[in-house]
Amino acid sequence: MEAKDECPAQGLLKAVSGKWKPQIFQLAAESPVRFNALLRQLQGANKQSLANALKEMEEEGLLDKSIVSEKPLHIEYTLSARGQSLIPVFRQLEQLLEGY
Amino acid sequence: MEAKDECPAQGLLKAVSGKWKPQIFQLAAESPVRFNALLRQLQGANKQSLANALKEMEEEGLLDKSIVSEKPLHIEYTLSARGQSLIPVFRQLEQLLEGY
DNA sequence: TCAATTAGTCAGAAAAAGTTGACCAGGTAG
DNA sequence: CTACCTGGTCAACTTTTTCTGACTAATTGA
Repeated sequence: MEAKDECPAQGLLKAVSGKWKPQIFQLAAESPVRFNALLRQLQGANKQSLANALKEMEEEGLLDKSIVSEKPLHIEYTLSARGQSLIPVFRQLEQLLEGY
Repeated sequence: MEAKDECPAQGLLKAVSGKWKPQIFQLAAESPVRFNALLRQLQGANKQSLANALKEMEEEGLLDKSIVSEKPLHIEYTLSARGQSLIPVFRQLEQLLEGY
């Protein structure tokens, strides 16, 4: 509603929050991911939600979308530099969880 | 809907995500916070949302609620040990944002 | 006594997020 | 020609989250 960006971390936080984004992030951190492959890996996810999640993560600059080949259509999503810089944050989060 | 806790970070992530929780977290990290004081600081927030946010953060073990005094009713929310352990994660997040 | 503060709750409405199933276009494999 | 793969889009629906306004109950200060 408002444009008040009181908390600068909110955009970034939003780009890794939600039902599927954390998992997408973690999978993309391992290796490049593809649309239909993700759909199979994320049990219960649907095309639309996945498409939205990927778009938002791309817009927030966490993922890079690249066309690997056009003849057999092959698109890959990889973590951008900005996305990779988030990996240690996630690792820290995981370590915290182990303590509890 | 499902109980599948595929991503263990999701609960924690949820406890600091949403419209008001990141700000509440940051304010509580500075000093103990009070219900009505927060309501004034968080421009545009409403009682209900604030009450929900505080309850969820408390349930996730990030905030401790304590009654400072009963005669003039005075309740304080402070970061728990678990909550404090999240501070470096937020700091890392902020540093990332400065680079962009 | 009247007004304001404390910290909330409750029901209902509105907005945002997530799901469903149909559909599309191009390529490939039989 | 048929069927399945690629990577999506679209409209409509359900679920979750957030907001609104009324209301409670006790305490303080004038």
